[in-house]
Amino acid sequence: MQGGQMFTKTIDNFDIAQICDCGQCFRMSQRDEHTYSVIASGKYLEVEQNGKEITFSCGEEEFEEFWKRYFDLDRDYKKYIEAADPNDRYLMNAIRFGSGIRILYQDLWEMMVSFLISQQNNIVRIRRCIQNICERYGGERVNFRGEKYYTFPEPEKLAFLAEDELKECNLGYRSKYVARTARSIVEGEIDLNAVRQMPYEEAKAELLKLYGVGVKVADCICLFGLHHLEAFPMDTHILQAMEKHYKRGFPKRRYRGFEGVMQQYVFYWELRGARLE
DNA sequence: ATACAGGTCTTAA
DNA sequence: TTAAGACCTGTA
Repeated sequence: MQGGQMFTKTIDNFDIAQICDCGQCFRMSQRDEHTYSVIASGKYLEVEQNGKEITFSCGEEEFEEFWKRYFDLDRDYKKYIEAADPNDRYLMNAIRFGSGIRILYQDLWEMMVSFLISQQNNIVRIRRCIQNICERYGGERVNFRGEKYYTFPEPEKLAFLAEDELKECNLGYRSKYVARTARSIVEGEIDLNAVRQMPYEEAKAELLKLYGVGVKVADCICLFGLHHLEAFPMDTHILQAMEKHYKRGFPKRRYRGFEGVMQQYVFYWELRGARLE
């Protein structure tokens, strides 16, 4: 990684490959063996990892201003990991597999769209859908390498589309969910800044009013767009894990306040690890 | 081929 | 209140 500014830090419980691959961010991708790129809030960043040494393609100021929070670096994930029940072999294994995961601070509106698209869909296509939306409706920028990249469009850019117009971006039947949600925001039916101030349950209830947002998608938005770590999205993978390993229910009480972090370890294990066994 | 992907909405008992 | 069915589209 050369050409622009760089800032290196030593970080525990951070694995950029796992973060990229765990299905919470659809705008991160691998560039080469140790380097990943991500687009967030209009910014472009590359991250290179060698062991605990992480190099960011930005200056210290931008790092402190934005990326430190984005990657949730002020939070001690070791604390969550150590809270895991040592007798819970399944969870211990899942955590070992994904111990470098972090819950990113992503943009609320972008998460609303991303997880509306995610329903009954696969990750490869979700990424493609979002890329299509950004290329067609987002802003064109140039990174420090001179390459083009596209920012995520504001709600206003999508609010005036016909309900099926986003099918051209390959959204399928989800097109109207995104179009109507954009409209709800622009017309003031839902106030994103107000939602940002709400506690988890209240924010979830507000999101559930949106067309196309059910319980699972609302929880994903809460977890990834609002950083409510108590949100515990129940999807097919988690349901499978519950049936196999937690017939009496997941011990949420033990992990009160950070259930969502545990959910991510289980989800990532079911998504990428379990089939390797 | 047919089922399934980080579900939700609609309709009918 | 619950339970089928429909829904875009690509991949295995």
